[in-house]
Amino acid sequence: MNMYVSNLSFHTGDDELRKLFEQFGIVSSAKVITDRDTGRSRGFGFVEMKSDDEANKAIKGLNNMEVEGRAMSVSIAREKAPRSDNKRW
DNA sequence: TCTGAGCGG
Repeated sequence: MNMYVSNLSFHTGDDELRKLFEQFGIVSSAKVITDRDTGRSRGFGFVEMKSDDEANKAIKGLNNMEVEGRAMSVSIAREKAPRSDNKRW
């Protein structure tokens, strides 16, 4: 289950994100998307969990959860864009 | 350092 996490604090990192979701189950990958040009956080990220059941629990438990002063929102991620395409959606 | 809707490379 791939999840999209938005409204993150700009100083929330991958590890913080991972810890939050690990409270609900096994996290296979967690990353905050950083701006490729500046290297700073873009304020959103992606978390992938093996178990769909645990992922749904994590969404329930973490959606609108206040962290670092911001209420982050968690939802099911869309399909990834093709890497070779430079489409901006 | 800076910002506040967004779906990554």
